Formats: sequence, C-alpha cells, structure tokens
Amino acid sequence: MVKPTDSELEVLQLLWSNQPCSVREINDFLNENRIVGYTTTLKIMQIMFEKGLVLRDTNQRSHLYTTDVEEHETKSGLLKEFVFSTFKGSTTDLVLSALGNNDTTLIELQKIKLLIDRLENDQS
Amino acid sequence: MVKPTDSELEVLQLLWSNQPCSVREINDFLNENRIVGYTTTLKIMQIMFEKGLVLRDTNQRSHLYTTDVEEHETKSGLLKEFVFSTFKGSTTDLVLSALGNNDTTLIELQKIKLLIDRLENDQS
DNA sequence: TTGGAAGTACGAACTAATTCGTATTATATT
DNA sequence: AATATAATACGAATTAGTTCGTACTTCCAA
Repeated sequence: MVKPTDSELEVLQLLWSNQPCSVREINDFLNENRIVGYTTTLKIMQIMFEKGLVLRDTNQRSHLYTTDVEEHETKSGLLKEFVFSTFKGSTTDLVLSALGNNDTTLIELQKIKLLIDRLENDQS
Repeated sequence: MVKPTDSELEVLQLLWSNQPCSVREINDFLNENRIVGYTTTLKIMQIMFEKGLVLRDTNQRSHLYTTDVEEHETKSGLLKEFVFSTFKGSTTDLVLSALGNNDTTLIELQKIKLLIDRLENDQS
C-alpha cells in the first residue's frame, strides 16, 4: 500500500466524495477550512499522481483528477498501522478506547452490536 | 496535548511498560527490532524531555527516564486525531472498519459487547 | 489579434523529524 | 595516576513533507 501523507489523505477524502475534480475545485474545498495557495494544492496533486494515488484526465485544459486507490483498502491500511503503533496491534484495545470516549449514540452502538453478532455467527 | 512523533511514541510505549529506563535500556529494546544508533535514541529522549513528554532523574551518571504523560490520555488523543483525519470523525466507521478485518476472536468480541452494554445502560 | 485570466510545470525555500559524528565528561580498572 | 569504557551534549547532515514564487502555456474576450 502506498501510504498517503496527511495532506494527501485530505485530498483523497475530497475525491472519494466528489470525483472527478479539478485542482481548482479541491483547492476551493480546502479553503473552506484554512488558507491554502493554489499552487500548493496543485503540487500535492501532482505528487499524488507520481505516487499512483490518483489518475488524471489531461484532455481538458483543466485536468480532472480521480482516485486510483480504494477508499476502504486505504483506510483499513492506515488503521492497521495505527493500531500497531498506538495499541500494539490490539484491535480490542483500540475499540475499547474509541467507544470509551462516550460520544457514540445508542443507535450507533446498536449498529456495532449487530456487526459483532454477525461476526460471531461467521466464526462459529 | 503534546503530540508525540512516531519515534517518540515508540519510546513512550517502552517506558509505560518498563519505566524507569536508561537510554541504554531503551536503545537495547529498540534494537530488538531494527538497528538504531545509541546517540539517535539519546537525542530523541532529550527532545522528549524538552517537550515535556518525559522526566529524568540525573542523579545517577546514567539518567533514568520516566513518562510525564498519561498512557490512556495520550492514546485517546492520538485516536481522536486519527478518527478525524481518516474517518471524518465517525467513531462508528472506525469501529466497523476495525472489526471488519475479521481478526478479532470470539472472546474479544464478547468483551466489546459487554462494554457496549454498559455504555447503553449509562446513557439510558 | 492581442492582452489578460486561468491553468500547468517546476525549482527552491522552509519546516519537522531523524540520524549520526564528535567533543566532552564521568566512572571504573589496572 | 593513566588509560579504557561508557555516558551526555550538541551541532550538523539528511530526509520527507509542505509551501510558494515564477515561468510558461492555453484559451477567451475585447
């Protein structure tokens, strides 16, 4: 897996939700939260192209970018690394810490329980 | 929260499990996995001291280091940032992705369900 | 048809983190 | 006491990521 940097992940998230996108569009999205120069965004997306994180259609004057990595795969790859570095590989510790913050609603807890039930059935 | 870098987190994990530790001890632990020069480890721990991540007892010739940040707080802080950057703040998405890997045993799933039950009771 | 707006390309500066060499200091051994 | 051993201090090189200025290109509108 090619590991995206923080900036690259930010761009990927926008692309997964809105692709295809021009650099201009991504830059506008980013500027809703903070000031980012246009050429900064352009450079990041060019590097992402070199790394194989995105594809681009250069037929139009303004290039159109799409992702070249799967959302689910990328996120679960990042998660795996995170679990290793922060929770020594223990998914359970991660989940307990995540739910321990008490900011998960009853409905979401229910959703998680349903998934666990399904996993238990798969295993037995 | 002072955010530790990857190297710093590695040292913190060793300290949380084994403190107090000398630089030599930490460096030996690290070298079980990969080659790290002694002065590299020393430098990292000196920087950690400057940042307030660790304390040190300089009474002995070989200084003894202890953590100055809480394990649980530090990890949940890192987790929060990770959930935001990778799962747009959705703890549920994180948990679903974490459990979706199918590498969690029945016993651990049970432990998680018990926690969820407790959380549900707290909320209602 | 020309000038300006909007795009791409790209090098370079800046920052944070990591790594390591070397100087210095303290301790232990003979 | 002299030498070897092992520690700390610290500057500097290296690397990765980010940011931006500037040159160049393309297109549209006056």
